[in-house]
Amino acid sequence: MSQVVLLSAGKREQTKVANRRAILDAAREVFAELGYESATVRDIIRRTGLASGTFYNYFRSREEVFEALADDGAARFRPILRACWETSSSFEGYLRAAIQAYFDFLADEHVSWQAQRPAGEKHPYLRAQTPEMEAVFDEVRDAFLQAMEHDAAPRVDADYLAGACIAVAREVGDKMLERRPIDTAAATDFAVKLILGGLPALPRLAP
Amino acid sequence: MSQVVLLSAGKREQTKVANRRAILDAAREVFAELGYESATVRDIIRRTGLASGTFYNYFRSREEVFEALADDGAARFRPILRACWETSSSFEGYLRAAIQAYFDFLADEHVSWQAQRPAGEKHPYLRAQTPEMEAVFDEVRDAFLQAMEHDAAPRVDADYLAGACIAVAREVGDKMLERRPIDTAAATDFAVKLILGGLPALPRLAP
Amino acid sequence: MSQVVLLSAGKREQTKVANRRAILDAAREVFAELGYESATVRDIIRRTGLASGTFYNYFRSREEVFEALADDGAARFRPILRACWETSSSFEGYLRAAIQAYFDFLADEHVSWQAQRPAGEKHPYLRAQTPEMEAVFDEVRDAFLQAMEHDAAPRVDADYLAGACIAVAREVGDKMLERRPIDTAAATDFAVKLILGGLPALPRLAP
Amino acid sequence: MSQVVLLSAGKREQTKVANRRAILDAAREVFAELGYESATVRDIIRRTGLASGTFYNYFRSREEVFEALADDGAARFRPILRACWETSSSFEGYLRAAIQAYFDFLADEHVSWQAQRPAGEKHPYLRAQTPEMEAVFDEVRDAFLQAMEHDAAPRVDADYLAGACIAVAREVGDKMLERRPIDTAAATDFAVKLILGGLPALPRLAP
DNA sequence: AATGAATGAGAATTCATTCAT
DNA sequence: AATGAATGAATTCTCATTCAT
Repeated sequence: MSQVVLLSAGKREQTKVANRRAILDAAREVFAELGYESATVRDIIRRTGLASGTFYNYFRSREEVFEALADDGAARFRPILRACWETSSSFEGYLRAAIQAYFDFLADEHVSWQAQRPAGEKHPYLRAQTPEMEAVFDEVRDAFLQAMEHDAAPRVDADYLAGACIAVAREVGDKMLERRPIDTAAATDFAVKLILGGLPALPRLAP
Repeated sequence: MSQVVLLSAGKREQTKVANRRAILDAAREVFAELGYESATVRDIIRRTGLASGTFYNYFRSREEVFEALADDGAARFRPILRACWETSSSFEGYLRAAIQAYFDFLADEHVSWQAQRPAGEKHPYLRAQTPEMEAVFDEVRDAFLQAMEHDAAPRVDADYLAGACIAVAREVGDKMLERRPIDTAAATDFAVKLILGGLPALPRLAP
Repeated sequence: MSQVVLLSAGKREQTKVANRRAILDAAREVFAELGYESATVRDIIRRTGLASGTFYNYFRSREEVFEALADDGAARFRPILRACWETSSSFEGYLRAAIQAYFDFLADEHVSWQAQRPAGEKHPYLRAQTPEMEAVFDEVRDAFLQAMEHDAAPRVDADYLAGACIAVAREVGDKMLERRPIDTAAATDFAVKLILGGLPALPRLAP
Repeated sequence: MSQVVLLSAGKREQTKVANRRAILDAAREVFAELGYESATVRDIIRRTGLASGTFYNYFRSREEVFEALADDGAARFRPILRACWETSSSFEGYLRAAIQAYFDFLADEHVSWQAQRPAGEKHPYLRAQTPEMEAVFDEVRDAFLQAMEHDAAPRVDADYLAGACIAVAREVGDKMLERRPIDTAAATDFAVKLILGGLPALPRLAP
């Protein structure tokens, strides 16, 4: 008897982790396919094969699963970004490493998201902006702003610059993903050269 | 006097135009506040003060207002953009004029958004993607690609560059709108210098 | 001036009658095509080419037009039925004449209602029962019951018999209309022989 | 005891069956009272006391309940009809048994209708066309046509005769239900005698 | 009278969430 | 924990009718 109990406890533990993972994975897919607002809890759990009620054993609400998705992405990207910082001797080096890391991350994550947005477009074109991507953006921005604070980068309008870098990375990254083969090196080169080239020309802030 | 009578439409006609306008305006605001996906027809019509059924006298669906809004925005911005083109003698001049015009346009249209944002940001991950932006982005990109074809700009990866410029304009524009006072000149200066500064550094395409 | 007024008064009078007629005709068609409950006022006035508001200059409500339709049919059928009565010397003769008249009426009225109920059946099969037909049925029943009261017909359960005759006439009439060529004589022969043949066998009521 | 446990479904399963039954019953009543076309899903679900959404756990639409109702009625009447066929040695016997069975069935199913009819008859022209009637009519017609094929009945216009019998049964059945007490024997006697009496008089088809 | 846009009650349907099993 | 039916608020959309022009 006790053996059975012990075994099922172990199994349960496994199931719990696996179910959580399954829900997050399904959510990522569904969100990418249908967009954030259109994706329903039913869409997600249907894909997992679990019962609808089970969803609420793992997440308190529809919002929470998306936040968890973001946390998940950010948590995985943060150490990568930190390594970039620690191995770089200059802002330029850091920027290049960070953007390269971001593009690699994108390529890894999204390579499985093919065939998104099928023909019968019910929604007008909206670039899919996943919670994970947003979280990663936030990481990049924070690192970026910190660099400015530490005088590792020229004193320009930090907010505008961070926004612009993120925007360039996002757009070039998106376009990169649409090409075959996916060439993260070329995309990195483009983005980095644009930003680093423009950086010296930017209006300086008063010290 | 009689000329006025002849030119002016009847009261009914006036109301129709005004109602259409009111719905479009309300839709713009609602899309900006809630994002396209969570905005409902109810949200839009409630803001106009019209009856719910009236919406359907003008548009068949939420999608249709969205498209009308895009058309509307594009229709109003296109002549501005064309004027930029015609009065500019260089690519730099055009780029500056176009970005300035875009930021002015944004400022005019969206100056009232900020106050309307609901406090408890319930839709954390979807940046409002307004129809005007889409339409205007398309205009900018097309003009931009044309410039490249006519050797008015260096031969670089046109797709990446167009995407990057658009992204920079969007992000800097968004941030500009969040500041008080709204300073379109400074935003223009920043965006233009970043892009023009980076342009020469970009990897050239083989001729 | 006065001439104009007189002329337009005349025209208006004409229009009034013609519009009323047009609405009734459209209602008959629409009702036959879509069924009583599904037919909307919009469907009717759309077919007339008149404005929706105009409908209410002629009928106070959706119900009223159907009642008018019934009155219209009944009013046209009543004199026919009376003539049958006056020219018949026996109940059998009357029955035959009445049923023949009813089938002729049906054939005349419905010959223009072809191609009803197109393929995309949204509604389950329900035999179309127009107000006009119902009114005519009522006329037949009344005449029938009166005959019984006047001892022109055997004393059987009058209500059952009237119902049965009407039902037979309706069903056989419906089927008759589905055949080509429409043979009212054969249908009459069938219905009359069935009823008259069965009549003597029916249980008599106590006197 | 354990057998009962094994045979009986879980409580959930029981509720499901009961709810389905409740919706079907409510639909039958509502269709009878308002007619198929004016009956709304709301009307049906309101009568069950269930939540509006629950309807859609069982049926996709009003049409689907209608069909389920027809299936339900037919499923319950078919064995009765078959028994009539198997125990009858003649066409007359079968006809009488079938009509009696139909009237009994009607009486059982619809005995409670009368009281529920709303006072202000708002839908004057559409006789309630219940799904059971449709299904049962189909059964009767098929059996009837078969009898003709096997020379158990005179060779007359089968389509007209089937229609007429069905119509007589429907009308007499309806009237029977309106009387108190409900006398299925008298109604059967009337209908059967009318049909059997009329049958020999009908025009024969060429062999 | 004719017009046709506005109205708003009400219908169908969806879906996040709860809860008994 | 897992299940999945029940719930009911929220949404889209229709349509009879009104009324200013």
